[in-house]
Amino acid sequence: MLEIKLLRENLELVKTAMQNRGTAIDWEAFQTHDARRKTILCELEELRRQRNHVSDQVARMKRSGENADAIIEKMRDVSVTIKRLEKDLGVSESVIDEIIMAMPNIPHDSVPVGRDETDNPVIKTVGEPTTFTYDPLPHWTIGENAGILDFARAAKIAGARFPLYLGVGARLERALINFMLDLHTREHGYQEVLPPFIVNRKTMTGTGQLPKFEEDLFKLEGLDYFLIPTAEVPVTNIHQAETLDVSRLPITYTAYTPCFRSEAGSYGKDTRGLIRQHQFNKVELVKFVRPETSYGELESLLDNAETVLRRLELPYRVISLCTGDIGFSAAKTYDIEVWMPAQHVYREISSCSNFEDFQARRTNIRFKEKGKKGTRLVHTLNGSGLAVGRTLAALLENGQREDGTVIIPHVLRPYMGGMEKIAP
RNA sequence: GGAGAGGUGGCCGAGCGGCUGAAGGCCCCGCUCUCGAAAAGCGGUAUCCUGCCAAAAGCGGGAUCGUGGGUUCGAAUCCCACCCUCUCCGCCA
Repeated sequence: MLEIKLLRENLELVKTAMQNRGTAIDWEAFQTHDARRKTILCELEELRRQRNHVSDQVARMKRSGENADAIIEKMRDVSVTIKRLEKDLGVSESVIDEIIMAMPNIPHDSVPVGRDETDNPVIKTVGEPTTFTYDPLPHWTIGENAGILDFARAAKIAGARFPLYLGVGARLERALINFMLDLHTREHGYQEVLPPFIVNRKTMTGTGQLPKFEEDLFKLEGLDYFLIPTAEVPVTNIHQAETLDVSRLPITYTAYTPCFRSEAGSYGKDTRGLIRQHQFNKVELVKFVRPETSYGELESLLDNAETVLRRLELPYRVISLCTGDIGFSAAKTYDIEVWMPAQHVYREISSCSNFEDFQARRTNIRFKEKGKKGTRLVHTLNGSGLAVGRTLAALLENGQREDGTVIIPHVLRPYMGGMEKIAP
């Protein structure tokens, strides 16, 4: 969430940012209730001051054995008024709160202004799109031919948009997870964590999935629990309501989790294959950093994610999301897109974002510097490192050969018991 | 699921209706002592909002003792609900 001071002191800046994002806000309601809040609060604090003062007096009189009935009687009215004002204040505050909680982050100055994904500039392209002497097969055909993916049986078990990996396929998925975790922990210095896959409402609100995007989530019937759509949610909330010592920063975590998404509103999109599933695996990177360093940390986070693709020898490109396409909580986002030969397109395989203090304010994560007064909010970042199902899909499509075999990248072979290729 | 105990500041821990934002201790930070360090002594040390102020400092006001309600002139303290932790019993991967 945004700092309310920013809205009061720099409303035009925020309005422009919301416009660039294409988000409509009820500014009138905000201003009405903010003004009302202030009026009530002034009055309320004055009455509370009186009450505190008189209470003190009563205490002193009682101690010295005097009769305080007269002033106690007088305070009765004040007390009633205080209760009434507190109620009124609560109403205005919850209206303000509702508006602010539904308000997205302000994009960083370096974020290109644009309407939708067609306006996202390409930052760089790494590697050349894989070329074939024949029409490359889609990964679902390769996977089904090789007997390592079975979407029909997955549909019997759960329904559409669920994966079933078999044999070498299951092992390859696990190999990818292990390879990514090993890379990030051993070479990039992240600490591995394995968090809960179900979280409560407060946690889901902290990272920004709630209150606005409840329909995108799987909710447990009758309980206030949700399946996580990404490890970002539980991992960022590890330090919920904590004040960290500055010497601990940056804190960097990597986590493997399954991710669950309802994919509401994506009917008919990417219906085949591993691209858009209700359940998929992901290795996530999360950072808690000092504000001064967060944009540098975003670049290194991006590089950490890119390293996975480079080691796997997959061609990819990096784009910068424009103001109209950037996520709710993010101030800046890079997407990494991997080359998918069968569809002849680059597909998102990682999303790396700096949230600045947006999530830190919601989750109340601060840090304290020695010798300095007060605390400051940390900046949080996260990125996929990478989406595992999509990575496997990319490996199948890019590594396929005309005879139906798929070459396993060198870095994965130790994780596959030395296996060099998948044969149908 | 049944029975009990408990949630207080960075940490430990006292308080159980009024002079308590909270004793005492630890940690940490200054200073004294020392060639330096340790020890000892002295002092300081929560957060958020807000008013005065250009700002900082400073001074003033409000809030915060798991969360939310209630009782009361007044609540860390009493009552209710919820959340969490711990112990014992049962069940269970």
